Amino acid sequence: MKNVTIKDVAKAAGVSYSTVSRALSGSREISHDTRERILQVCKEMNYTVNTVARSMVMKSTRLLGLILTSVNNPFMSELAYYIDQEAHMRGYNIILCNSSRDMDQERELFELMIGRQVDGILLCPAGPGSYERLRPYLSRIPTIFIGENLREVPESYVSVDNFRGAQIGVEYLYNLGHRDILYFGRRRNSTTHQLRAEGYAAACERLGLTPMYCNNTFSSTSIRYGYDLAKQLFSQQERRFSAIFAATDTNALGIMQAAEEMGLQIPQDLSLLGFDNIRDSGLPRIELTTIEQPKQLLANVALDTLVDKIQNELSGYSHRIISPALIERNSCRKI
Amino acid sequence: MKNVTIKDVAKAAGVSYSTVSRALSGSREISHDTRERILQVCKEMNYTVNTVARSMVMKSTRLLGLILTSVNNPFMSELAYYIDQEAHMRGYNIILCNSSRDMDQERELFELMIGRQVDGILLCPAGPGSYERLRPYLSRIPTIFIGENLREVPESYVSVDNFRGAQIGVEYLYNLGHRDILYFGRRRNSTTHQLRAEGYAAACERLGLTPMYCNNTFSSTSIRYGYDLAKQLFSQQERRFSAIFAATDTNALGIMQAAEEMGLQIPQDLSLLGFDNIRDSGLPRIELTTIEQPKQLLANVALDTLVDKIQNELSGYSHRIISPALIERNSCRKI
DNA sequence: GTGAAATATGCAAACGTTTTCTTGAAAAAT
DNA sequence: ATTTTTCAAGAAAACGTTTGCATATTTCAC
Repeated sequence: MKNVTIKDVAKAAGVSYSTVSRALSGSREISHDTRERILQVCKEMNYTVNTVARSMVMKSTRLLGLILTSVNNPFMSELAYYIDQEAHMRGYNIILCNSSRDMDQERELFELMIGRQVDGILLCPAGPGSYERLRPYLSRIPTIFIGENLREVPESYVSVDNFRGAQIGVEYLYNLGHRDILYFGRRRNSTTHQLRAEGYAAACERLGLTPMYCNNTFSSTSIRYGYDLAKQLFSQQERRFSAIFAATDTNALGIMQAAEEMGLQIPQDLSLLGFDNIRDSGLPRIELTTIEQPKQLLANVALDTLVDKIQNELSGYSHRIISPALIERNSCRKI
Repeated sequence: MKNVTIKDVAKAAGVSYSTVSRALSGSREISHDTRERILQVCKEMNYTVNTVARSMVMKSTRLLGLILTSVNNPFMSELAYYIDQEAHMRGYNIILCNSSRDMDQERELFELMIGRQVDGILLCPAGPGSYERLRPYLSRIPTIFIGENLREVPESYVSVDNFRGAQIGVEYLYNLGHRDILYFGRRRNSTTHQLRAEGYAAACERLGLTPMYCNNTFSSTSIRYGYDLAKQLFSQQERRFSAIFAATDTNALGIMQAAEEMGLQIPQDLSLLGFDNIRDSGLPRIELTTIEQPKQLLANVALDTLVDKIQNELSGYSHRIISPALIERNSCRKI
């Protein structure tokens, strides 16, 4: 399994190994004939350049660390796909890892990535405290936060406009005739959640609606969280809302299940609006109307920003906010 | 952003840099005092060992290449999650890439990974021809094929028992009273598909059923494929089957959508059985009964096998076949 | 108190590249 | 025919580690 090196090629071609390097790098200071000959020998010997040796001297691995909370999550896996694609187009590869929303784990992964000499890090933060916890590392490695709005923090991030997205959602329901809209989901979990809740509140204010929340003391996350909370909600006396605005599609999926079990029909008995537009939402029989986070664009902008930061050794930061759009399907009805 | 090296630490601690290396590696041939002192200095200076330099001399990167057809696919993303987890537990990291079922792309990625000096490759092959196309590389890098049964091929793979899984499925439907079971899906697409079709045929034979297939000339894949084909199927005259056994859950999802549109109720009017148990299948309102591919186990076995191959420089191969299980939900009914 | 054994540390090679500097030869200009 | 210029190719340093070998110091037995 011993790999053939540049020296083996040099010997076979009867030149010095620096000449081989030049032949491969496309340098101009080499004669046409020798280049052709060397390239021929390389092919015959199945030579592949050793990227780690190159990285040593070039001081660049062309590797990017991608730290997610979990690829096993429809939003993140789709994002990961586009990120890989965008990275590949720019000549980078991705080292993937999962923090499982554990901040200690996240910090460890950061150290690991720095040790691996990645050129930059793409981070979907584990929680609202991530920025503070990671601050010591941020000066050591170009980093971009994805999906999370850091507000006034002096670090680069790209995020959808969560505030605006929530507004759009409320306005949509309002125009459908809904006046009693329940906001369903965490409110302090992350800046993302905070902003969505704030957007909801602002829109209610503007439209003269009274905001309604449901207590959110549950700690389990996502679909299960939605299911448990909704189950409890639906078993209370009479309902005072005609629509639910779920903070995430995964929550909405849980709500759907609870509704199903309680004999509530969506959208006939209850309108349901999500946020994220994960793949599952487009499924037959689900057809959740939702606010889209444009994942491909998110990935594109993230890579542009990060690569720019790497190549120009920028110490500044940029905040990129992408506008969300409503995807109308079949979970909300006019009343 | 200049990183501090072992030499900087050595200087600060007043020792040679080999001593620092020994202090960090936990070698015994160093005095307790100097080790403590050096460790202290390392901490103060935020020293992190440069993994790529280490890789050079150790001739091991502790990186594994994971080549998927696409992370943006519920089965693969779940698999990727467990693979990362298992790899992490063994001190490896994952370089992720997507072949998009393109064999040229797949071959390129293989070369790329070899250049990056990964210690091994985990491959979800792009197609049935992958093995042949990649053969030249397989002697150069420890590789394990995942999810695909290579039959008599002398390369390591881990796969679920697709043949047996299909049998289990047919038997289940049979016991529910079904006698006219349509097999829905590709049959020559990959060994996986071939084996499922064969298992179906074998079970029919044993139970005295006549196998039924639907023509599969469509080329689009997965959910769309299922939808298109099912739509055509349902618009034909009368139906001669009471149940459909879909080759994959994604196909089944497409079938569901078509059924919905044509006013066919599942399971009342038609029983539907899937294969894979992707996350979506467990969703409320979907509740697809299906044959499970145990992803976590697949990942575990894949890493055991690969790491073993790497560490013991095994040139042999091992075929690991995992038994599938039926996950009963709500898409099949007794008749 | 001497020699041997054990222990702690330093030196230098090696890993496979890229790139600067140097050299030698050929081509061009005088 | 000589000098200058251009060009191709080699030599060697550098990247940041690990580790075998050499060396210096301590510990121990006699």
